[in-house]
Amino acid sequence: MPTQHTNATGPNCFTCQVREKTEWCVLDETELNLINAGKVSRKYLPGETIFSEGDSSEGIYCIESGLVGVRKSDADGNSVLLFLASPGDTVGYRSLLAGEEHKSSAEVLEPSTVCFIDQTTVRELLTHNPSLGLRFLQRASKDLGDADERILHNVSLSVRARFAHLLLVLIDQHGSKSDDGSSNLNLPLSRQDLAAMIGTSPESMSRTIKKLEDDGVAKFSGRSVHIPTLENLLSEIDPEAGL
Amino acid sequence: MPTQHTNATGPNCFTCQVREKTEWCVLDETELNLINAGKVSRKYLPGETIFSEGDSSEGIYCIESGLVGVRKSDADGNSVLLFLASPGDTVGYRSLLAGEEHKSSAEVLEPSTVCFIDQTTVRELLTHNPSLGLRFLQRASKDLGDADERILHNVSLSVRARFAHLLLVLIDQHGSKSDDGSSNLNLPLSRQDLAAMIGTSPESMSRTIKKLEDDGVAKFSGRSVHIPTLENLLSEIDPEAGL
DNA sequence: CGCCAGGTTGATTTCGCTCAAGCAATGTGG
DNA sequence: CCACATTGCTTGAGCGAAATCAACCTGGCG
Repeated sequence: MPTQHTNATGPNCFTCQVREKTEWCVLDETELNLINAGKVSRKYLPGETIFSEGDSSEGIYCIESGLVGVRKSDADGNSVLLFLASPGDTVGYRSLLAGEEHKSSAEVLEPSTVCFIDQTTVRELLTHNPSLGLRFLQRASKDLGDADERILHNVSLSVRARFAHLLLVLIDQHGSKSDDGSSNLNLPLSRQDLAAMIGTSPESMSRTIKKLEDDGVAKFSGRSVHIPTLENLLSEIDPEAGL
Repeated sequence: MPTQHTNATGPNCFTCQVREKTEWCVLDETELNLINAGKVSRKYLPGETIFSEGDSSEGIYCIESGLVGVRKSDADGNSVLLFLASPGDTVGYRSLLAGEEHKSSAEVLEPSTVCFIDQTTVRELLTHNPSLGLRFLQRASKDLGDADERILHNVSLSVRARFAHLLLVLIDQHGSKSDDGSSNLNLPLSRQDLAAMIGTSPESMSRTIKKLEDDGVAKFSGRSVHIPTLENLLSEIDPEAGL
């Protein structure tokens, strides 16, 4: 049995609850030892940034717990919230693998524990275990498909329809569904964050939310959302759907 | 005479001129033999489609010569031209690696020779040569970064600025630069195609082109473009740039 | 308390889309 | 060779969704 290099204070990759859902599930015991020994675990509080646009890419970040938002902004202060990363997700992989500096920034939204794995270790693992590369390839391909869809949506759907689509995605990934068919969502996202996720202004976001409430499609109170029936959201995107 | 799906007359991977610029440059002789024997080469004429949205992904397509456009559309007829693929580029890899059906369609813009490599061969190569996976990973990561940038540009830049940016990219990839600092571009892209590349309507595209001509930023005649100085284009995107 | 960030609401403007017409180039069939 | 469709592009007019500008709330917090 190989020696396990445990981190005295931090989490241990061998016992990591989320590992099975990550790209790392394909590693064997030796490889796990390598990554476990090399990783650096850290806790972050909401508002802290993990990396910023322009930083050089030194490794990747594996979210063990919490919630992280990945943002991209320009010089004029415009910004989009590209995606949310939850436990099991890896952020910062894009820049490292493209061999570029970070083109987005990662900001912690909920108290989180994040493991940093330096690029030397990552490359070592990638060059010796093809399965790991294929996992990341799968992930990147999936993300790329999502990005393409978003580009199309931005030019073909209204703010209201884009928001409906966003709610469906968020409920699917982070929400809960009740027996009666209703759904709930509770995320630490400000109205500005929601606006930045669909590429609109905070004012338009506010008005859209109000209209959806008036139409009985969704009920917002603070940062929690209640959706009576998902069909209503679906028909916002494609008016023909569900008939 | 019907198009021949034959390797006898088709290109040979060993002598393929563009191979050094593709992901396949990392293959050794044995692997080249595998891919060379397994590939199917075909010539396409402008207007022909290589694959369509919704098709199942059976392999990948390597462009040996010509030009191919990759498009994504929705039910209402809206569409975006996601990118152009030139010799050395591989299309259809995203869907195959994400394990999804095609989420975009590939349409030939110039007479092209394209090699199809079936998924069995691709997977065989990927699982045995980590370098190949890493190459594709690099490519996917780069594409993902481009897509993210496009999402930001769509919400933060005007049609005119997006078009200026597009011209810069197209000149960089497909244009020629003269000694006097001027640049030329000649692509088989209709105004509608150009519009679809920046997510706008053909009418707006037409007006934008006219305005750029009036301002002396670019000269359009048919499908060829002459740019006196690239600085003008740069300052369209960031008014502060170049001062 | 005052201050400030986040949020809502209202008024106004504008960019770009839609609708519609005209035009040039190309193709087609009689 | 000509009438005619057809297709792609341009141009004009009008409209509308959403951005911007500007108040004005709120609730937390030093």
